[in-house]
Amino acid sequence: MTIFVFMENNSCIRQQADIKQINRCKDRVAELNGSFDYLSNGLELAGNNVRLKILFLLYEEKQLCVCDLSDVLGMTISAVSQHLRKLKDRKLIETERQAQTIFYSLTNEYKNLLEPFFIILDENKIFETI
Amino acid sequence: MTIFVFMENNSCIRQQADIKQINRCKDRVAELNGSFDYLSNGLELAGNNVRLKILFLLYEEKQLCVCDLSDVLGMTISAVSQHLRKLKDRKLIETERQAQTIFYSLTNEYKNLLEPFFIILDENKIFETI
DNA sequence: TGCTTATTTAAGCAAATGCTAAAATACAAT
DNA sequence: ATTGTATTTTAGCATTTGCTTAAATAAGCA
Repeated sequence: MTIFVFMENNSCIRQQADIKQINRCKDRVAELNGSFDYLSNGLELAGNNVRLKILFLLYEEKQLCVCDLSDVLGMTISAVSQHLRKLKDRKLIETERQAQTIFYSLTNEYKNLLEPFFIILDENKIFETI
Repeated sequence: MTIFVFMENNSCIRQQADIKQINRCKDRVAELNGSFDYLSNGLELAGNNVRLKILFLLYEEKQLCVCDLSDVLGMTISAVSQHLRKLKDRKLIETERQAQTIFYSLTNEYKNLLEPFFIILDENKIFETI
């Protein structure tokens, strides 16, 4: 004889679960849902080895073209171009054409947001602080 | 008759390329290579919608178990557990067993590193500042 | 010793990612 | 107009990711 017929199948209420806490968390997640999507999407973009290098190099050099980055990273222009597109679509970087060459640079917003990470990177402190 | 026999095939030297700049960049990337790997790996972990929520909830609630998170996020325990494992392997979070329940919490290092993002998230300013 | 509770792990699979190679686009210069 | 330079885009493919389902592990309790 089934008793809890309408219990959700993903609901794992352990005996000493803090129901208030769980509901508070649920509310919080619902409230900030859009922000989670937006931020995780941005972090995911920076969370790729190649793209992080691109962002860092643009931070240090102000502007570079696909061609430069291809050379520096030892990757095909096509591969780099596809990474740049993702970063541009998401407005982490922007472009400025100078004759035939298209220069990429960090947008101000992301320069500020990523600066703390780049400072750590620059000081090579990653292995000590994290 | 081939002239530049030993030119690397991924080398795109545009006519007005700044060779000094490119070499400076190459040196920089070589110098910080390990840090790029480490940081991008960390950002990648935080750059997943579900994991970012987990990290944020642990930041706000101090500690939660798989079961709580499963309930809050509306996901199977197994799925959440697999995310927790990735975060733990990379030392973003740590565990403490209390009887049958295993509580997860942020490590101090990552609490500090992620705090700026969580403050932005909390203030729901993502859409204004980024 | 079983039985329940809490959690992890393994196998399998659909979807997403990042690359290569080739074709397409865009501007400049002759 | 045609050629060269700089770059993007497309198609295809191997690898990785994140989930589901089912089996395994671990601790508390009768």
